[in-house]
Amino acid sequence: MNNSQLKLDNQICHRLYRASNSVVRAYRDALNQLDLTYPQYVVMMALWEENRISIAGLLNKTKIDGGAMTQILKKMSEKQLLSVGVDKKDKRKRLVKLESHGAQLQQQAVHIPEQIRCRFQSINTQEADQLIQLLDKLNFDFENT
Amino acid sequence: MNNSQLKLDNQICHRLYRASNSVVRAYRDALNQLDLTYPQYVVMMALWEENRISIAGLLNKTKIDGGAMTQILKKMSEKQLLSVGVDKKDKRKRLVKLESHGAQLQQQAVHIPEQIRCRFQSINTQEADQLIQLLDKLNFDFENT
DNA sequence: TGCAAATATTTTGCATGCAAATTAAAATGT
DNA sequence: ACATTTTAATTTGCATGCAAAATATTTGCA
Repeated sequence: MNNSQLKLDNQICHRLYRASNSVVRAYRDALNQLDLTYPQYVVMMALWEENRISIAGLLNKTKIDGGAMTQILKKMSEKQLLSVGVDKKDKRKRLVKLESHGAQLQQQAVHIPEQIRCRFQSINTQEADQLIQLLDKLNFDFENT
Repeated sequence: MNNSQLKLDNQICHRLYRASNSVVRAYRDALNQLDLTYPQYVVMMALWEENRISIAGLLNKTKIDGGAMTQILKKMSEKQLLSVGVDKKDKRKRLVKLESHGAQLQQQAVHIPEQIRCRFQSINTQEADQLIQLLDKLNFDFENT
């Protein structure tokens, strides 16, 4: 019995698993300097784009797990990067906003994307665009899993 | 200041992060029926391809974290899927081999790949091949991180 | 108005991913 | 042969990812 579909070499998922872990790992040195983990960096990027956002909004934007987000925000507010307050209009909701330290950090983060992009030695600009389009299709298909 | 590179929408890494998590999550229902997690399933696939493999070989093939692998193998041997023995030629090494339950499980797993492939609604065969090639290039670039 | 259903977030328990430290055994150099 | 170095795995501590249960509010509807 030759179940070629069950071979690791034939699986997109395992490639994604490896790629995601590898690339996140590649951020390590740069993020260590900012005292951020990758998910924390994602939260910062979301806030730099849109300050004073609800937790639900943050979850939607970052696709980070809800249970993890609670812990992540707790650690980040302890580091004075942001603060979390209650929404006066709807007390179920909480609003996340940047603190000065968190806002300043953006300047140190500006050069991170290009540092990572440099590591994509085998992929040219056109291929990177292709990859982005394919991943967008894939993310669309699995959006509600 | 408009740091467009720092926007989540412009990042390959965040797309990979989302895609990897989503697709792994999509395996859940199928893998629950086999009482396997995704990494455990990856180990099973590696063993179905090559039985009696060293832990180092398994790590190399699966790219799973070494520390996690110890725990994963422990749980899997408790479930009688495999067993781990010492290599007589080199007592540092340990050899992992399938137990009958683990070998039998392959038949129940045969249809999982196509179940997942069906979920890739927006991507045709040619695009899937393209995606595989791009991810291979990317994994090559980050192989030694 | 009052209560069940829906929403937003947190909590809990388990399974990794990851880096650094540790242990055990084999390979190397002198 | 012996000490040093290297290799193979495990252990430890921390940060998520994830599902399910629990909380606190709001909404909706009879």
